[in-house]
Amino acid sequence: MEIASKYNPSATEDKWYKYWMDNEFFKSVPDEREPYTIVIPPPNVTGVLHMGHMLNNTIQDILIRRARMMGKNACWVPGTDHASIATEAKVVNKLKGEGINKTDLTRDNFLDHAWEWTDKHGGIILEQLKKLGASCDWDRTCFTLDEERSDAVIKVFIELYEKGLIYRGIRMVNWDPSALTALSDEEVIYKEVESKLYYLRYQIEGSDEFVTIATTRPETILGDTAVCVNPNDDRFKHLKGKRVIVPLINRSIPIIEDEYVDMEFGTGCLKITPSHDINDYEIGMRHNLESIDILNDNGTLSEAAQLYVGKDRFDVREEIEADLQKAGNLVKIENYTNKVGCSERTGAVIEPKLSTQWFLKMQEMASTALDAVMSDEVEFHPKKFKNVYRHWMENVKDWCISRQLWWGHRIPVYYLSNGEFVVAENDEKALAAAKEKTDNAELTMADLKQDEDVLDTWASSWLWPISVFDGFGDDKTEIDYYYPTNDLVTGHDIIFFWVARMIMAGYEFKGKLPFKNVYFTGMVRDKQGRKMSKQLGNSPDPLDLMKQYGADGVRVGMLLCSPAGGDLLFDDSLTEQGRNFANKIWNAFRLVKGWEIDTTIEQPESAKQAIEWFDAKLDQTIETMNSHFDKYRISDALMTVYTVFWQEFSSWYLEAVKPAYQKPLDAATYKATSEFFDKLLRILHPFMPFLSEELWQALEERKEGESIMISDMPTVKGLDLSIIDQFEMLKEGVGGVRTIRKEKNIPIKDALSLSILEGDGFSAKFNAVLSKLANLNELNMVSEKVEGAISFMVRTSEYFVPMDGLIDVDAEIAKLEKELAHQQGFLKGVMKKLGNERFVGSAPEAVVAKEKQKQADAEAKIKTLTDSIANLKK
RNA sequence: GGGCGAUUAGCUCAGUUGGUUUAGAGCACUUGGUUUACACCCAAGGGGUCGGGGGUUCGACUCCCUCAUCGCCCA
Repeated sequence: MEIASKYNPSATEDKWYKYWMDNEFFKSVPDEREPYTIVIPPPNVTGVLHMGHMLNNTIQDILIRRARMMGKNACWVPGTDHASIATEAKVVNKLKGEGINKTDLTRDNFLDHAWEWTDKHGGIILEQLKKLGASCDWDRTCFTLDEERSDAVIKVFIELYEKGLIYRGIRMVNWDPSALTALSDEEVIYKEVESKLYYLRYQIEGSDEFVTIATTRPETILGDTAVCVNPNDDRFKHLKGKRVIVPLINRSIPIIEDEYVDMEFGTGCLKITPSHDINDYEIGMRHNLESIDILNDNGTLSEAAQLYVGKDRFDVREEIEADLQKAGNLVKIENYTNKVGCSERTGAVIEPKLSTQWFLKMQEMASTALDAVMSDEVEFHPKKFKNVYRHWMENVKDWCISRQLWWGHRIPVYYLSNGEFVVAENDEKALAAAKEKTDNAELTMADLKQDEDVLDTWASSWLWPISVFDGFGDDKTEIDYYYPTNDLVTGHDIIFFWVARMIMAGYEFKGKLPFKNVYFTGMVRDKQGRKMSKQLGNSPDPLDLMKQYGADGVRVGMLLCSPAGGDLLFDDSLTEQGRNFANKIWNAFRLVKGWEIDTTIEQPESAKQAIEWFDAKLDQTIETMNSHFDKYRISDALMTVYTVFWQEFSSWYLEAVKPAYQKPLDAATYKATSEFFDKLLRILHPFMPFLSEELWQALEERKEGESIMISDMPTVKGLDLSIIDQFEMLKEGVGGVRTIRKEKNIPIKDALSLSILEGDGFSAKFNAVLSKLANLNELNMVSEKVEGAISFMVRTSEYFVPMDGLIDVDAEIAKLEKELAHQQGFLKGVMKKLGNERFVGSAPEAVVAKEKQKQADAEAKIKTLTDSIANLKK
C-alpha cells in the first residue's frame, strides 16, 4: 500500500463529517445514561465565523467529544441569536442602498425584509462550524426569534411583570441617535478622544460681573437651567442667591450650590443641563430644576433649543463656538482628553437622554446569582473572574430591557386610550384583560395599541439554557433530563451581558443553576496584541486557515496559545505547528502500516522491553490528561498528548521497536504497537477528530457504522509507574552516548562499546533498548573504572565508552571538573539546609529524608568524579 | 477616578495548599545530520540573579508590604 508522505486534510475532512452525520452520531435523545450537555453561545444569525468562534467552539467540541467517548449521553445544542440592533442596522443599511428608508415602511414590511435577510444569511455561520468538525446535534438548532424561544420570552415578561419585577419608568438612558434606540449600560463603549474644553462666561444678572464655566459640550448651554458652585468654595460666596444669563438666548437661570462640584476642575463653576447629562440630571432632581430637552431623537437640535433648530449636534458645536466668540462669551479653549460613550453596534456617540423605558429589577436576582458563584455552585474557570463578577453584581443597576427597534420580541404591553395598559401574551388575552380592567365589554382591538418597542436581545439569550429544551413549555421530558447543563464556554467579555443573566434566569425560572462550569476564554488578538477586527484587517479568515492547515491543524493551533481566560496572541505559526503535528502522526502511521509482518520470527528483547515501558507511559499519560481536564486545563491536556505522541511514542518507542532496514517485524510487537496506536488515536480524537478517524479506520478493518468518535476513551489500568523512571535512566544513557558521538564525530552507524559501573539504583531492565538505540556492539557491566575511555555519569552510575587513543585527556579532565564543581556547589546548598538545626527540627520528615538522599547522591558522584580525575591525571 | 489582574528563557506561557536534585514546556535560535515514516524531519546544544526593593519563614517563583510598568473591566 502506497501512502502519501504528507497528510492531506481536504481529502478526509468532508468525508468523515458526512459519515458522522449519516450515522447520526451527534444526535442525542434522553435515555438512561448520564447526560452531558453544552449549549452553544449563540452567534449572531447574520454573522460570519471569526477567530473567537473558532477558539470557543473548538473547546466545546473537545469537551463534548470526550464526554461522548466516556459513555455520557452527550448533547451539544447549536443555534443563533437574532441580534436585534446589529441585524436591524444591517437591514436598514441594505435598504438604504436600495433607496428605501426604514421610516417609509410599515413595521410588517420591514420585518419581511429582515426575515428575508435572515433566511439568506442565517445559518452560514453554522455551516462554517461544521468545517471545524463541531459535533452539534443539528436537529436541535434553535434561533432566539423562533416560535418556541419567542413564546418563552413573552411568558417570562408577563411572569416578571406580575411578580412586580418589571416596571416602566422615566430614566436617563443611553440613547443611540443613529439607531434611534436606548441601549443598556453594557452596550456603551467608552472611547478616549481628543476634544476641547471651552471656557464660557455667563453674565450675572443685574451686574457687569461674569462667572466662567468650563464645558466640553458648548451646544448644550441652550438647555442650561442652572449654574452650580460648591458651597465650600469661598470664591463664589458672594454669588449666593444671584442669577446668571445664558449666552445667546439670554435666559435667566439660578446659581445653585451643590457639593457634587469639584472645586479643582475647570473653574469650579459648573453649568447644569439636566436633560443631557446624568450627573446634571441628579443635581436637577435635588434642586427642583427645570429640564429642557434641546435634542431630537436623531441628534439634531429641537425647537426647545431656540437656535440652530434641525441642525446636527456636532455641526452646532462648531457654529456656536463662532457665535459665542462674536458675542464675547468665549474666554478660551483648551485641548482636553476625555472619554466619550459610543454605541457598541453603530459607533454613534451616545446621548444621555431622558425617556420612558421598561426596566427589570436586578437586586434580588443578582443576589442569588452572586451567591451561586461565590459558593462555587457554579464554578468559574479560571477562578479570577469570580472577583470581576462579584464587583458587577454588587453594583448592579436595573436593566433597561426596551429597545426602540422592530427586529425582536415586541413588548407584550397594550395601551388604552387613557394611557392605562395591560400586559398579555397575545391580542386576544390583551383584549379580555382590557375589558376586565375598564369594565367595558364593548372594547375592541382598535381601542388597544401594542407597545412599539422590542426587548433587548439578551432578554431572550438569558433564557437560552432553558428555552432550547423547551423549558417553558408543557412537556418537561427534555428540560428535566438535560438541565442543568454541564459546561458553558464563552468569552470573558460577555460575563455581564450574558453569563450573569443566565445564572439569574436559571435560579429565577428553574430554581437551579443553568450550568455547573463556566470556562472563560481569552480574546483572540494578533501577534502584536491588537484585538482582531475588520477595520484593522488583522483577522485571518478561519475558512482559509482550515483550507491551508486543515481543521485539525487549526484546532491544535488555537489551543496551543490559549490558556483559559488570558488573551491569546494568535499567529499563523501556531496553526502551522498544528499541521506539522498532524503530519507527524500521519507519518508514524505510515511507518507502522509499512512494516512487513513475519509470524515466524521471535520477538526481540528490546521490543519486549519497549512495550512494557510504553504501556506504563501511556497509562501515566491518560492519568495526567484526565487531571488536566478535571481542572479545565485544556491546552495542557493537549500538550500532554502532543508530547507523548511526538517524543515518547515516535522518538523513543517506535525507534526502539523498529526493525532493521528491509527486515520484517514479529507479530507480537506489531500487535502491541497497533494497540498503542489505537489508544493514542482515541485520546487524540477530541482534539483532532478528522485525522484520528481517518487513521483509526485505516488501522484495522472496520465495519460500517463503526467510528472512533463513539469508541471508548482509554482508562487507567494502574501499572507500576517505577518502570517509567527506569526508562528515563536509559534515556540518559542513550543521550550520553549520543553526546560522545557528536563530540568525537562518530556516525551513528559505527557501533560502540559501553561499560557501566553500577551505582545506587541502577537498573539493567532496559539494557537491550539501550544497546539498540545507542547502537552498541557490546554492553558490559564492570566493577572497576575503564581506562582509556570517555566517561559520563547517569545519576550515580558511571558509563564508559572506550576510545583507544582518541582521548583528549585535558578536555576530559576539564569536563569532569566542571561537573565536579557543579556537584560541589549543589552539595553545599544541601548541607547548608541539613546543617540548620531548625530545618531538621521543623521541616516534615519526608522533606528532610529527601535532602539526605540528595546529599548521599551528590557525595557518591563527587567521589566518582574525583577518582576519575585522579585517574586521568596519572 | 474606582476595581481586578498580570510581570518567569528571544516570543507565548506552565509552575497546582511554600520544600522532586541551584525553575519547566512549546516555538524560535545555534551546531550536526537527506540514517528509506516524516526537512511539515532527526540528534545534540545555548539561553532565565522568576519586574525592583523590603518583610514573614528553617526554607519564597510561590505568602505579606511597597514601588515601577503593562493590561482589562467599570464610571
